[in-house]
Amino acid sequence: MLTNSRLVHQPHDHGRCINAALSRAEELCTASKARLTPTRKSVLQLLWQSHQPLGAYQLQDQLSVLTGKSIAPPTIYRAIEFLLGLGLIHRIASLNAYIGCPFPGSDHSNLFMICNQCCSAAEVAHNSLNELLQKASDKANFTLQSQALELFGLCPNCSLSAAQNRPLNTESPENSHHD
Amino acid sequence: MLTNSRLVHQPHDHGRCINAALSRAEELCTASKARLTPTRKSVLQLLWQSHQPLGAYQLQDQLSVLTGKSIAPPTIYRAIEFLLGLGLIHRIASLNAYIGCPFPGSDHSNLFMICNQCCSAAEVAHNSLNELLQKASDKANFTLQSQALELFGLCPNCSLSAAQNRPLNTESPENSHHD
DNA sequence: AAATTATTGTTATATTATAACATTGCATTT
DNA sequence: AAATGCAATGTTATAATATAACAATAATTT
Repeated sequence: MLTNSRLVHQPHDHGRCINAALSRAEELCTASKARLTPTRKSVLQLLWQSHQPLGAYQLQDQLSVLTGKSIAPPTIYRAIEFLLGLGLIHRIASLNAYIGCPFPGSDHSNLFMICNQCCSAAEVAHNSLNELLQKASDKANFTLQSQALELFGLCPNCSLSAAQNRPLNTESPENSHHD
Repeated sequence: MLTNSRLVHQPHDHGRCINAALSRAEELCTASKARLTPTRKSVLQLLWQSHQPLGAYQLQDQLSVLTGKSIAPPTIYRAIEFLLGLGLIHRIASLNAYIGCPFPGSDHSNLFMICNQCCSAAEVAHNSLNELLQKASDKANFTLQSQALELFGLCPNCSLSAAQNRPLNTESPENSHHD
């Protein structure tokens, strides 16, 4: 199971994340003879600013600030379209939001673990999951072409906080049953 | 693997589908002391009219025709909210569309196989998939709360048509390699 | 440099969803 | 049955997300 969950949820040198992502993007663009224009690069950078997905209009605001001039929605959506096309970012449908892909170019699962608390989203590439889904598709005579897998819950950090904030039933274990 | 894929993709007495869904809905509402009002019932019925998900505004149009009076979006969204709350329908995020749930009340996967051609959507309950996702979550210290799993491709019927329309490489198997 | 193509700018609008408040209808109590 | 309270619906306006269409500019090829 290839995952960037650890990276997402632990303190790390995030500048390196961004740089790595940009390098990969440059490579991929060169390879596919596509142009990583300033707008596209900025949008990608913004989507790597944190490990949280951003909506198109958040990107619009942030890009406006960044460049000092007003940016219209189509500009953002074009950059998004371009980056999606190269697999450099993903769209998280349940959130109407976008996030940088940590392993562009390589085949993966499009599996996200999205925190309901802090909105972080960690992408996980999970081979046996893919195999299972492929098998299930085959069994149903369904020709699998693409997939969007979104898990919602609490990320490691928020799980921990939640547990600490209500240390439930530590004193009276006889009341620890739920319904 | 519990699935309604076969039902969805084969000719069947669809009236029975609808009736069964409505009966289950009545039961569930009685059990949870909720009211299946005419609007709610109609929306549920419309979402069972076919095995294709419908958008909120499609529902609006169809309900307007059905009742002969104009219906405003909030009416539709309220019915949707109610039905979602009881688990009688699902929202398919990638499509901004809604569809009846064939197994409300019981724990399942929220796994859909969505046809890119005919837009049919078959829900599949897959225990070992759930287990796998639970394991992956545990491993990542992620507290799993809910999930949206959407597979895109070609349903059995459309797969078949596609294969028939371009009977690729049946004559010259030596050219049958892809890149 | 001219022509071609890709990219961005601009304006308008489509699509999906919700907020806020008024009205109606059902259910319970008296 | 009248009064009350609450659930559901009606109504108007608007927020949030996304795209269409065409003009202008920049990069690339000839």
